[in-house]
Amino acid sequence: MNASRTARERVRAELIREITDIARRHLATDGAGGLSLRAVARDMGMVSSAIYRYFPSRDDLLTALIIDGYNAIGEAVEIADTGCARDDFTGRWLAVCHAVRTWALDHPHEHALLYGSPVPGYQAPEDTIGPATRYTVVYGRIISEAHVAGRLTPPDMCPAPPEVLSSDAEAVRQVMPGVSDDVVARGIVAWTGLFGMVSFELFGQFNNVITHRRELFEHNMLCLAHLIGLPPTPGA
Amino acid sequence: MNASRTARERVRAELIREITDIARRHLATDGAGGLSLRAVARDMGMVSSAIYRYFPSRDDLLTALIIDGYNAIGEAVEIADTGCARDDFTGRWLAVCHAVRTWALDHPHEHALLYGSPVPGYQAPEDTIGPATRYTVVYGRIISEAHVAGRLTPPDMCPAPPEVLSSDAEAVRQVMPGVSDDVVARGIVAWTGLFGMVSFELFGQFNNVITHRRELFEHNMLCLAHLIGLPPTPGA
DNA sequence: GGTCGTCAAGAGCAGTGCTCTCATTTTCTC
DNA sequence: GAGAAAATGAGAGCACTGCTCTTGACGACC
Repeated sequence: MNASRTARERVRAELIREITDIARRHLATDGAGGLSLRAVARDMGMVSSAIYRYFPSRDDLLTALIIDGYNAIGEAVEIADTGCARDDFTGRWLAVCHAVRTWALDHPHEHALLYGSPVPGYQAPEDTIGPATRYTVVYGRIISEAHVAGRLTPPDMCPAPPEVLSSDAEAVRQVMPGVSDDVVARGIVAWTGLFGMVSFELFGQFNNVITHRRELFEHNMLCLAHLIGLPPTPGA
Repeated sequence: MNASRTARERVRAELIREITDIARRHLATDGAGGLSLRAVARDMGMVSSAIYRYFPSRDDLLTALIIDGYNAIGEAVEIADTGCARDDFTGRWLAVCHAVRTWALDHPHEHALLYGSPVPGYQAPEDTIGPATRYTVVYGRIISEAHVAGRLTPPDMCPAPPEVLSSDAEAVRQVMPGVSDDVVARGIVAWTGLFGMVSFELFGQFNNVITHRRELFEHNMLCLAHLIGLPPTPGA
């Protein structure tokens, strides 16, 4: 019967969820390198070998956590964006930036897993690509919608990007339709600036130097918003 | 006798150097997490416990590698800077950027060790602070000298940084004397943008999207140079 | 009712960081 | 120069890791 089969599959799905939950807890305390299948099994009252029925290897468990992480940050960014007035493009950009930073500060080890050095020997499988780009859709949409609304006025200070970059810009336009190569390049500057700032704060490069980190972050993200060409004030 | 004492100390120093060299080779192939004291000992024809006479723990060996890495990147940056005409501030900035990127691409695991996620359980000791800031001196000097030469003209696009950041700016001015809070903030934007860009390229965030990475990097760094206010052309 | 797939359990392998003891060698001191 | 002291290398051992293999039990399906 199909119902009984799903009964078994349901307990299996439940166990998988429980394993990833416990693994995430371990990740939060010990970091990616300290994630131990045996420890997770102990917490579940299982013998270590039984875990391998659900995750064939440690890397597979890591992959599951990575996908969850990308989705979590994607969701946080989506919520932050939808909480703003649609025509407040700079406000939306700042909200997204703060969402990324707050999530990173709340889940430092998960952020490190997603955006820090790759775990040695671990090769990210293709399953992670989709969730990894989830938040970039929001990011690109803000810039794209500002462009469509005629509210994107990049200051005249950068030279035009070289011709050779136009094919790459075309790829980026999949999440940022309609904008020029120049805006794409500026968008990447802001994008890498955002994550550079968060990673520096998280990985300790600001230690003993920067104390008002939230204020500096906000100011710098505002500066990057203006670099892209987002308007200083919402509305007309 | 003093000479005989140095005899023993000399072989000790030689062994320490050999250990770090082999460890660096392992680091280059297996990454920080895969660095094994036993494997290093095997390569040296030693028994594993003997290594502990020279490095009390794996973390101490990592610390030595980190210090070496910071010094290596600092030296690379210094060489890149001194290869430029002193009044070509934008050229010096670009040279430094390329030096950072090239070193990172040549030593990906070492870059990850320095600027990626912290190794789990590893706490950077104070010995690393000095070497860690070595390259920032070069970085700050470029901006500072451009300012003194009256060739720093930041485009009017960012709001003034909030008052609360002035104490942090004061700290940064230790390596960037004379410049305003606004320039300090812009300098941090460019600084984090540089490392964000390099880390994204190195950690695979550009996979399947950006192909002309050197060109994009050069263009974006030029864009950041103009954000700081570095002049478009050298000389007057 | 019999068969087959799924599962938990346990033993075991090869590897890790690290500690301890013991013998040897080198250095320092009287 | 003889003896004490320090430094060094070797080996065994502990507790831990990821992972594999085998065994026996349970549940689902024909």
